Amino acid sequence: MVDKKKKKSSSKTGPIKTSPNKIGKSGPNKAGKSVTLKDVALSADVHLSTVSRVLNPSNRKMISDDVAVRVREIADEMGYRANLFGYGLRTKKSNTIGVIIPDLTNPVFPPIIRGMEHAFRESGYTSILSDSNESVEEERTIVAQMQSRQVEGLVLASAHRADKIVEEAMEQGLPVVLINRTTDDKRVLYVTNDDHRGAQLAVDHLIDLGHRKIAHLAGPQFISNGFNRRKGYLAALKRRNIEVNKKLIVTCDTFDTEAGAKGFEKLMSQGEDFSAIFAGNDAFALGCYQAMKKRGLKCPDDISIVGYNDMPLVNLVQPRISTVRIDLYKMGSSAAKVLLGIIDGEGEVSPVSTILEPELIVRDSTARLS
Amino acid sequence: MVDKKKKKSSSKTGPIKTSPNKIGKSGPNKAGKSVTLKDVALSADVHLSTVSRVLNPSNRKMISDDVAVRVREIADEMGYRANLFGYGLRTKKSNTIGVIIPDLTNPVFPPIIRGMEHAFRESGYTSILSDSNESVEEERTIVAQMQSRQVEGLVLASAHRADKIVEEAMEQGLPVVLINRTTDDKRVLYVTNDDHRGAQLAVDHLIDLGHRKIAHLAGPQFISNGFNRRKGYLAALKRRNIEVNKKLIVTCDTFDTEAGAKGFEKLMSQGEDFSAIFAGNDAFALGCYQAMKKRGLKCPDDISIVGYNDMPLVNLVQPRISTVRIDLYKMGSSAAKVLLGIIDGEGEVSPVSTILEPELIVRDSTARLS
DNA sequence: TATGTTAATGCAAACGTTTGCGCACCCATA
DNA sequence: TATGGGTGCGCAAACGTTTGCATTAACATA
Repeated sequence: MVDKKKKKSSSKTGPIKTSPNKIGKSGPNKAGKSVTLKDVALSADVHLSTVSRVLNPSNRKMISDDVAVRVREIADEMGYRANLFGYGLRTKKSNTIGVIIPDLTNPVFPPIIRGMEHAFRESGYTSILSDSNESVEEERTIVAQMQSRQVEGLVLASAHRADKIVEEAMEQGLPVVLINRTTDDKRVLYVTNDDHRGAQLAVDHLIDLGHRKIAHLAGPQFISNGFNRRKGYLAALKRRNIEVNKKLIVTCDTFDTEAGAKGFEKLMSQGEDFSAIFAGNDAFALGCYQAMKKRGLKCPDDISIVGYNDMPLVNLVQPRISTVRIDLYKMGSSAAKVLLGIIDGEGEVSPVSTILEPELIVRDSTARLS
Repeated sequence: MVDKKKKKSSSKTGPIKTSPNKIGKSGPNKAGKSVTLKDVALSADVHLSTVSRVLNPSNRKMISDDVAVRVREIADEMGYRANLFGYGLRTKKSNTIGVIIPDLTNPVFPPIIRGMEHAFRESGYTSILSDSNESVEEERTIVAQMQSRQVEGLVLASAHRADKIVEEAMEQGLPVVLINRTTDDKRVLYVTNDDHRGAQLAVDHLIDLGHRKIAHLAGPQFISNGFNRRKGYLAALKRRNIEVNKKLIVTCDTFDTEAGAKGFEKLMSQGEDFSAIFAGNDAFALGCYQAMKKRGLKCPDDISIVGYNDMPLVNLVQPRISTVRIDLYKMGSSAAKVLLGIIDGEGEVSPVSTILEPELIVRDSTARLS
C-alpha cells in the first residue's frame, strides 16, 4: 500500500496573495500561510477527511465522482499542497532518504548522485545529501540529524571497511545501502564495481605492453577500494609470474591529487626502478602528472600510468589518461533501487547487492615499454 | 504517578519490515520504534512537557536542576531524538533549506555547495539539494516538492535572467537567494561575483600581452554570467579603443565543454583572424583545447586563452589555464548567511546582496603576442 | 412494512511536539 | 494565621494528516 502523493498542481493558476513590494522586508517572513485540508474542506463544503480521500489515490474511489471533481478543482485552485509534517506524523513515512558523500568535490560522485536522485525522485522520494568530508565525527552528527528527520533509509558512499556508523544504523533497523565502497561485514547491502577485477584489467594492460616493473599507488587500506585494488594488483602480478617488489607499493592516506603527487615523490625517492604505475584512482594519476612535470619526466615516454574511475574531465588532460571505467550513473540509480527495494519491497524480490563490471579504457598515458 | 490505563498498545500489528539487515539486538531502542517524549517521561516519572523543557535550551531554566539532570540522563540513555515532524507541525519550522543546482557535474558547484552546507549546518539547518539539469520543468517540480517539505527558503544556482520560478516563489513569500547567477529583476537577493569586472580583467590581460584580435566564446545570454561577461568583454575593448569585430563573438547555448569545442570550430570556420580567446568559462576553454588539438594548434603559441571560474582541476591540464578566480566556497557560505538573515533576522541587519571580487590568475595558456 | 446491504460521507482519535495556563507547593512578610 | 509572590511542574490544546468506525440515505430483498 504505497500511496505517493504525486499531485501535479500547475501553480501557474493564480497566486494566493500577491502583496507587492514585500521583497526586502525584514523580520519573520510569515507571508506564506499554507493551505490545509481544512481550508479546502471549508471551501468545498465537505469534511476534511473527504478532501483527504479525494486527493489520495488509494482512497479516491471511496468518494463519488461529482464531489471528487469539485474538491479536486477547488484544491488546485487554492494551491493546496500536502504538508509533509502532518503526513509524516500520521503515517510515519517521510519519503526521504539520507545520502552521505565523503567528498563532493571529487568528480566521481556527482554522476553517482545524479543517478540516485533521479531514481529516487521517480519513486516519489527525496534525498537529502551531505558531505562528510571523510570525517567520522562529522558523519556521525550528520546521521543523527538525518535520523531526526526520519529518513527511511541511508545511502552511504563514505563507508570504511570497519564502519561503526553503518553498524549502528543497522542495529536500529534503518535500511542502509553502501555505494562504491563496501565494509568487510558483508551482511550490508551494497552496489559497487569489481575493484579486484578492475585492478587486474589495469595491470594486465601494463604487462601486455611489456612492463614488468610496475608500481602501485595504493589508496587508503581502510577503504575497500584501496584495499581491493591493491589486492587485484597483487593477484595480477602473481598470475603473470611477476615478482612483487614491496618497495614499489606506496600507500596514500587520502584519495586526492595531492596525495598522489606525494606518493609519486616517495616512489622516486626510494631509488627503485619502475616503468609504469597503476594509480589507485584518477586523482592519483593526475597527481603523478604534476609531480612528473616538476621533475621533467614525460608520460607515457618515461612512465606509463593507468588510473581508475574514468572520472569526468579526465579525458581532457594531456596525455589523456588510460583508466578503468565504472558506470557511475548506473551505480547511483542501482543503489537507489536496492534501497527502495528494502524499504517498500513487500518481501517479493529481496533486494540484493550488485557488483558492476569495470571496463578498461586505453588512452594515451600508457605505451609499450621501449 | 502516571496512570497507565492505555498501556496495552504494545503490538499494533504494523507491517514491521523484516529486512535482511538486522545485526545484533542490543542498543537503546529496538528496531523501528523511536523514542518519544512520552517514553522518556514515563521512564523518568515526569510529565512529557517537563522533558521537553529540559531538552529545550530556552526553557531549560524552568526546571529544577536535579530533575533536569535526571531527565537528560535518561533521555540520553534511551537514545531520544526529537521527531522533526512533531516539532515542525507544532512550530511551523522545518529548519530546512532547498538548494537547486543546474548541473552537479560541473565542478564549479561542489565547492559552492560545501560552503553552503557548512554554513547551514552551523545554524542547525539542513539543506536538501537537487539537480535541475538546467531544465525549467524539472526545476518546477523540484520546487513543488520542496515546498511540500516546508522548506523555509530557497537557494537557487539555476536562475535565468527572466525567471518565472523565482518570481512565483517570492510571490508566495518564500525567501529566495540567488547564487552565482542573477535575474534581471534586482529585487531578488543574490550572491555572485562581479562578472563584468572579471571579464575586463581577463580581456585587459590579453590586451596587455599585445593581443588585439580577441575572440569571445560567450555563454548563454539568458543567463546572467554569459550576459555580463560578454558585456565586460565589450567594455574592455572599448576602453582600450579596440574595435569590436562581431564575427569574433560566438555565443554558445550551454556552458559545457562540448559547446566550447563547437564554438571554437565555428570561430575557425569563419575565416576571421584572431590571436586570443576570452572563454566564457573554464569548460569552454577546455573545449577549445580539445578542438585545437584536433587541428594541430598549440596553446598559447598559436592562440592564447583565458577561462573563467578557476574551477577545481583546471590547474592540472596542460597548459595550465589562465583564468578568473572566484571564491566558490565563500560564495556558498555567504549565500547561506544571507538567506538565514532573511529567515530569522529580527530586523536588525537587513541582509543584502553581495558581489565578490574576482581575481585574475595568470598561468600558462596566455602568452605575449609574438 | 420490516430488514438487510451497500455506497458515500462525517466524526474523532491518534501521531510527537511546544507552550500558555493553572495548580500546588514553599517561604517570606505582616 | 492570613496574605502574597515565586518556583516547579502538570494539563491540555493545537499543528495537518490519515483512517477505523459510525452514521446516513438509498435501495434491494423478504
